Amino acid sequence: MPTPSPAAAPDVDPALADGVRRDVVAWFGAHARDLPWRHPDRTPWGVLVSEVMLQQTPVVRVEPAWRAWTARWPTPADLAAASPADVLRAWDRLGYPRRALRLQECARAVVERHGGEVPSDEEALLALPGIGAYTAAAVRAFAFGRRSVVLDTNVRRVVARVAEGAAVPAPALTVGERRLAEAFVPADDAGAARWAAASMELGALVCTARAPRCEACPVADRCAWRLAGKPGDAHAPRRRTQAWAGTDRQVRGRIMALLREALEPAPAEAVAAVWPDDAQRERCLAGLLVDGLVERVPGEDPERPRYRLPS
DNA sequence: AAACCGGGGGG
DNA sequence: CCCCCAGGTTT
Repeated sequence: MPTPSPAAAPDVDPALADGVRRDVVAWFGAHARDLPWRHPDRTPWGVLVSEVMLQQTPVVRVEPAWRAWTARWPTPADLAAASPADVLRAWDRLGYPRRALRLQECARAVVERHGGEVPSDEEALLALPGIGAYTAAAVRAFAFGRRSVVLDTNVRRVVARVAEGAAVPAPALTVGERRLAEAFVPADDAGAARWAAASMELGALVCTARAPRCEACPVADRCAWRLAGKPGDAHAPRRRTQAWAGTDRQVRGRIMALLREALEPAPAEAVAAVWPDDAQRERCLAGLLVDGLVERVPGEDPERPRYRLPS
């Protein structure tokens, strides 16, 4: 029988996992932030939009953008029918504008494949543009209250500390780590969804990467990392953060900012004004055209092209 | 497995 | 001022 045992050897004492789960969920009941995508009147699509926005953007900047976005385009069909230029302007400075384009592609896929209703099936979610393993699990749990293993960087850090005694999780997600994380997920839908929300919130508010507030942690007395004296990062070669100044990302950001604000298609001189290095600027502009984030406007004079957000 | 993709706030 | 945050897609 190739059927894997659902009760495979646990890496963590089930009683410990159960206690941690209970106390973290209780803490969440008292300290959960009042976020609009957690309100009872939110829709599955609203939850999906919030998750995509939160993929690389902090809550404080997502919240106002989410309110405006969902008021303007309440359903997938609404977003599917919008102009990409409007979508990119509404995305404004949330970062990584390709995410905005993918979100619209996602809306169109939801309309075409699922009759305009966000699917609750994990496979169907995973097949949507811009939806990876984390977001599929999160939408399933937070929009539909269904069981899934939600493993974002916050949950990974909480599990690494409380169960493994490590300051930070491994650089890449391993099968062992996933199995360990699953030991904390209750078998029932509602319990699993609560654990997902509670463990993420603990990682975001208390068990933070840099300055954890252990004095406010509901499981500090059982945390393997704290009991070990909070040892430093075991994964020696600390991953270097991506450079920013002078990179293509910065140049692309400047061109996009120019075109978001432009009322008319921008002439090449206006684009040239945002970055002095001709070769780099042209390379970035070409990349934006390939990505579908910028459109070249055919003018009377082929020597003087103009550029705008895609219509 | 590693590189690419923005933008802002905290220490 | 430097440092940090973070998931999906592409190669």
